[in-house]
Amino acid sequence: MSDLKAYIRKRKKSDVEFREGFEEAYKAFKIGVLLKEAREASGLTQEKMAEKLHTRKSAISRIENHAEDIRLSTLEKFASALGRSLEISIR
Amino acid sequence: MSDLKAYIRKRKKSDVEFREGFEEAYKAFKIGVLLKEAREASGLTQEKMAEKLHTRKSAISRIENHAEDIRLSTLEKFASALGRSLEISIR
DNA sequence: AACGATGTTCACGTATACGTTAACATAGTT
DNA sequence: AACTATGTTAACGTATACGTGAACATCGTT
Repeated sequence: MSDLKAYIRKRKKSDVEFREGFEEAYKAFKIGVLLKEAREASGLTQEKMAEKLHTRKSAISRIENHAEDIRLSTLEKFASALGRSLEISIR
Repeated sequence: MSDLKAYIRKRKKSDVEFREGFEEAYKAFKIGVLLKEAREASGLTQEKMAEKLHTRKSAISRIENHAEDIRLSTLEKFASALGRSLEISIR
């Protein structure tokens, strides 16, 4: 019986971890898509974008695919390179 | 608003550096103030905020005063600790 | 099939954000 | 004045984002 409780506890814990991990990954996904859409809306390839930011296309790919862990300054540069501006608020 | 005056007074140590770095510094200032106001709106001191984020008050101070170069994940944690959410858009 | 354009992933070195401690500043209180 | 609460700054070690080059995967085109 205590085995069952332990199992349930463990199961719930893993569910929480899964959900938290999922939400974090989803946020990264959202921001990455935001950046990708902004770039494509300007008709730029990752390579052209890389030139504007004085870096390489691999870096652009990484930014768009791991956007949760980029710096705000990087996000700012990305937007500026597209002639656009960031809007950040806390709701 | 006296915060802004103190900030500018501080930045005026060198007018040249002040002008050159103003835009970037001002963005950091804006985000820092955003975070600080969000924290104070929840009635938290930097020390209480530090407890929620499992870190120290000095880290909170640094976040609020050098906010341009923090990671998105850090910004996310800050908002989550206040039970709030980030809104990021590119305009 | 071969090719070019575009995007992804990996590995490695460098730059820098973050965690922590300590010292210091500045209010307000006793 | 001494004390308390709050916030700032500097220094140091660690974690990780970033710059870079190379290899690879998918496309559509010839």
